[in-house]
Amino acid sequence: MSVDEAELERRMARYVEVSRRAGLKLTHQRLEIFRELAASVEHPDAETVYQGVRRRVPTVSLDTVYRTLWRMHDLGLITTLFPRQDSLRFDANVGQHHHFVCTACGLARDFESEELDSLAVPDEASELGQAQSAQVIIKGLCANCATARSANQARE
Amino acid sequence: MSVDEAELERRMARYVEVSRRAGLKLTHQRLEIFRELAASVEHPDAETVYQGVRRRVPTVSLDTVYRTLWRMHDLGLITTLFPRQDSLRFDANVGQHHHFVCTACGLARDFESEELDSLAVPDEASELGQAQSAQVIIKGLCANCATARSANQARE
DNA sequence: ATGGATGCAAACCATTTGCAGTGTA
DNA sequence: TACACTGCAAATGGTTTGCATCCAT
Repeated sequence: MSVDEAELERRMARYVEVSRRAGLKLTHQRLEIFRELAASVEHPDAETVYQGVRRRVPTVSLDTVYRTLWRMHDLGLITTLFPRQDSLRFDANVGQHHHFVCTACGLARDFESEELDSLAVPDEASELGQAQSAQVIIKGLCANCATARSANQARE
Repeated sequence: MSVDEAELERRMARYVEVSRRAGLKLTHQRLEIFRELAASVEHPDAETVYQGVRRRVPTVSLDTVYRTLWRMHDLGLITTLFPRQDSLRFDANVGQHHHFVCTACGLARDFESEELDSLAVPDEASELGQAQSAQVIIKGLCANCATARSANQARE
């Protein structure tokens, strides 16, 4: 299963455009690393991307894959499957609830919402398997980080 | 910020009950590890739980914290903040979309839904910070794993 | 030509595991 | 008392980093 041709082309064009604008070099490796990820719907990890690219560029190294993926991430060209975590985090709340996650400091807080609890599973999702639970993740800036950021901008 | 007293008692009682029923020993360490997590709304990682418990049980070790947390997880007493991942996974789809994640094999697939895209952020969440994006994660068994599991059960 | 990018190897760090001693049931 | 549980220390494995070399601009 893979991304359709037109979408892949769109992603590649955007990659080239954004990289150029940021003054980054368009190396063979970067192109292939991006293409490998952009053509996949599997949400691969770095190792999987590495193995795929290696077939076409036998000398790439895993650390270049990591460095490249993070650089693309900083450019807003790709994201991570879930908000980034340095370590596994646990949750003693096993009831139905949702999360707000701060993209700056990693703060995560529960919130409850009957409206969100009762969301219907879309057909597109039920085709993929048997749904057991649904939760909403809202990414944003927590109150603290938002305050800190605007204080910083005021200073500049 | 912490969990209110009544809820904490409820969680502790459930822990004792479920542990007993599963034939697990109720050690001092386990009680304190569970209490530490159950009293928090911060979704701490193992290290943070460890540091908290250490104040009351100076001899606990970090590996006991890990082992205990996973055992509680297996009993359904706690969950992880996001679906478990052995490694970081990347996503070249930066448009608005949602995820279906298989709890058995880790398969993750995008799906789209205009209805979910247009969800309103509940007040409870907007109080926590400035929302930037919302995505729904549906956990369940993917088609493959569901088939495999029912085949297994038929055999038993 | 030249500064950013790469590959290699070593470092890092969160998490897991083997084992001998300990404490709960 | 017996067996599960714990603490220690060592192993593991994903991810990052320092450095010398290389190549896109």
